[in-house]
Amino acid sequence: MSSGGPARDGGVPERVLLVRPAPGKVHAQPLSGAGVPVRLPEAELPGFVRQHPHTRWVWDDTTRWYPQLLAAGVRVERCTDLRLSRALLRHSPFVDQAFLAGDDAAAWDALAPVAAEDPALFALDDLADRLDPGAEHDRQQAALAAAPHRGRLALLLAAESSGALVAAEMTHAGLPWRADVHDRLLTELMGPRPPRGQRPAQLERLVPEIRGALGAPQLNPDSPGELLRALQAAGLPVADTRSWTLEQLDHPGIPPLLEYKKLSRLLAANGWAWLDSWVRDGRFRPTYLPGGVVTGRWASSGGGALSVPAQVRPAAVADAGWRFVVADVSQLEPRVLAAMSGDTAMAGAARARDLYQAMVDSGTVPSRSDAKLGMLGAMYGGTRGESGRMLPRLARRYPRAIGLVEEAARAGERGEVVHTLLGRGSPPPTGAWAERSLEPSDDGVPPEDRARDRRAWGRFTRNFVVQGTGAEWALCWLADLRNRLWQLGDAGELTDRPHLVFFLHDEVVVHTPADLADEVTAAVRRAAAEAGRLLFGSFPVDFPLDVSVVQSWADAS
DNA sequence: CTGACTTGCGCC
DNA sequence: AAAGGGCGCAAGTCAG
Repeated sequence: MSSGGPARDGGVPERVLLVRPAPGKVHAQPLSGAGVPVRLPEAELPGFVRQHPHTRWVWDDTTRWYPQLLAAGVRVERCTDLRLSRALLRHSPFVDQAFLAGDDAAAWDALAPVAAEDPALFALDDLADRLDPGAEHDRQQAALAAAPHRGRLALLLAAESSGALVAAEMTHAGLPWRADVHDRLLTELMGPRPPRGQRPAQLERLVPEIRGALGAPQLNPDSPGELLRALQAAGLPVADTRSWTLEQLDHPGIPPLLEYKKLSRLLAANGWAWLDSWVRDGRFRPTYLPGGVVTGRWASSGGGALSVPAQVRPAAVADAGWRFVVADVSQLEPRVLAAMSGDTAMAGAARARDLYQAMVDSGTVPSRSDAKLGMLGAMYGGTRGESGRMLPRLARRYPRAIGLVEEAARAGERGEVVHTLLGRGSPPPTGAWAERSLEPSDDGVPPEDRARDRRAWGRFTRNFVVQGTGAEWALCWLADLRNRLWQLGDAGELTDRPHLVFFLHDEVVVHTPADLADEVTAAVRRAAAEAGRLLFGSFPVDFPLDVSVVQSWADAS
């Protein structure tokens, strides 16, 4: 195997395409650099990949290759994920779509990631294996070469592929999770774990209290419908049963009901059943889906990794002799907006640790909460109340930044596509709204409905440009950090060295040997600075981090 | 019974 | 004049 590998003659294979020509067989085909094609049994792939540590592996889909390599103890430095790259190119307004046409275009577009527990992973007839990744790679390279802003787009493709590696690695490593700590926490709040189908003692205790106070002896408080009728029958003027609504009321039934809802939520979302389902061998292993959200944010599946409540984070505890380095970016999106719009006045505020306070100090808005509400309104499209009143002041002081989001909103309202800094395109408006929009007069839809839909899409495109570019910053941060962490350990496989165990939009958790925690902290900061340079060059904007070195995730500030 | 939808709530 | 963005998940509800 080694004698016939792409590295023969001492040359370095820069890019190697991996293909499965038949079940259990792999074809490694150099695309650039030295080397010759190699055929090998799939079982020998980990050893082969290990021998070429700096090669960029080009493959159809990271989820179809990397988990097996990680399981065999092999970490990959870089890759090109053709599935994710294609999805980006297919929606980018920078790309001439004619380059991506082909007989199997529809199959490439439909290619879905596989999950580790998915039996299809081991199926012998994965449709992906009938596609020609070499041809697809050629199409993508041609599309990229012809694109305006191809440097930005190339960075985005590299970052997205790198994110796919991080995602697989985090699922492989898992977030350290102490089931015993979690169980103790649940028991202290609601009593010991009850038999299946029964309420824990503290919840059971609250039911008669609620029923008595509302005069509804049969009430099931878990049923929103029953609960709403009972509240109304008790004379309470409510239209829904949300906690926020109930908090406004003064009635003896409300406090026990709110307590019940809080405990009930914890039990349902992160109770014992969650532990049984999602924690194995001391690790919480969600599946991350890079590019799973149209804006470029990741989605996840399995255990609700996008919302691990603060309440249960005490159970996330580093291994003995290890620490968590928890880092999050302060106010990522307004900083990204300042930089991408080239708004030097807002960037000035963004040089302060607290961007919102800086807006107060410059006399732009009266208070920090005005600044925050105003900016959130500008980025989300909320202009009701406080948020809307601040907008004119912000627009006067920060015309380029506010102008950028306003223009994105107007473009969306016109049915146009918008894009992030690196070129990720928003989806075109679809379904009823798009059709109605094109046929404005004779479809019987009231004009006010159409206008409401248009404004809703404008809010989406307004937010898309900021959220999406923020996601690009985070991807670059993650990719650079991943490489720095690998360099910090000098031996062993991924989980023997400092490694990422959690990522959520603007926050990372690194699991590291305690004696490397300070170096990890420095690496996290350097990676953030590098991400800023990659996206915004020398534009003067800072991305300050809050970094904590802790035993438990809950102890992060 | 299953499957699609709604409600409510956690996270950024 | 009025308009907050993006997710996942569990339980209840409803249609077939």
